[in-house]
Amino acid sequence: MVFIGTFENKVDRKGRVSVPATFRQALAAQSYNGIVAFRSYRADAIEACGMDFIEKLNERVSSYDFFSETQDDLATMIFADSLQLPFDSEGRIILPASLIEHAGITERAAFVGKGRQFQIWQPAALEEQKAQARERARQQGLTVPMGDNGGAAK
Amino acid sequence: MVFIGTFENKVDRKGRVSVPATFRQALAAQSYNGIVAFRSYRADAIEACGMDFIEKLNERVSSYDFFSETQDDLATMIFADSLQLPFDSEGRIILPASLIEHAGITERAAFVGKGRQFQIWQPAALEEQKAQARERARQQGLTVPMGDNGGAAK
DNA sequence: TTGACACCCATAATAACCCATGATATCCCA
DNA sequence: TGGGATATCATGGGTTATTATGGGTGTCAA
Repeated sequence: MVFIGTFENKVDRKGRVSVPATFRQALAAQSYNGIVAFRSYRADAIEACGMDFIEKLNERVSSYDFFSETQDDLATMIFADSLQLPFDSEGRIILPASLIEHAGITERAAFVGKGRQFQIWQPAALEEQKAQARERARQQGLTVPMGDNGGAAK
Repeated sequence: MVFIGTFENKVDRKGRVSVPATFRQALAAQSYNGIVAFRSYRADAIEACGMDFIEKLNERVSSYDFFSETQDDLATMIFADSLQLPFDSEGRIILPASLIEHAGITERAAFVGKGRQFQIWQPAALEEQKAQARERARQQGLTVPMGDNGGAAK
């Protein structure tokens, strides 16, 4: 259950987009036949994941002190504005106007795998973001700690 | 689970190449029946590994805070431009145009084992790279530290 | 009644599946 | 240990299934 790769699909006149087949397969085991989406607060993009991941997030957020502002803000961000987007019989979802707008998506949408979750972008914006991410990673010398597995970094 | 050796196979007119049988055997125990491939940063070659390696990376990346920039940048580097290439029933994969192009592969592809991962090259380019690697290793007197052996001179 | 949306069907392109071949490599047993 | 019998492998190609895409229709509710 890992989201891998970048896929660009068309948004049709009804506002439908196909979720990439590999992503749907990664979600196949889930109880809910669709995805959960919400606005990314750091980028002009849509965050998306399966229902099980939302449940996991819920556990994490709950670990903050109850009544704390952080807990409240996180909970609001993640749960209040999350949308369940069901698949139609062809594996498409309808992107609601609020999300479309936030991401600046028009006729094409780019799906990018991020491991546990994925994002939906306006294609050109995604390309730019990828370049920036690589640049930051290079400047900061980011690596993935591998512990017992030796340093694999790609 | 170690990839060893060099094998040169044909790319057929449908873009299919057989993954060497020994590599497939090394991958036999994995959850995903195929490989994960991405462009090599340092060379005009394709990097490849099994899904369990990617999942291990995913675990590591997931240890960073969710919504943190570091987490997101790492995820982008690792997952965004990777491709899942499933085996067909004969153990072949289809090399996508983007990778073919990056590696300069035409009608033949060379698979080189690199231990935990392997690479796919345009055959002539690989030969050249091998020669250079040997040359560098000799000039620098590279050795492999063995740990339990106290580094007993080679 | 006018959307919004689930549901159904159609299509072209592509990828996956299935079967066939020759060439090696491996096995087996006298 | 020779050498035929038997796998396995890389390769080729035809046929089916899947994917992304488009559009129609019915239904429920403001």
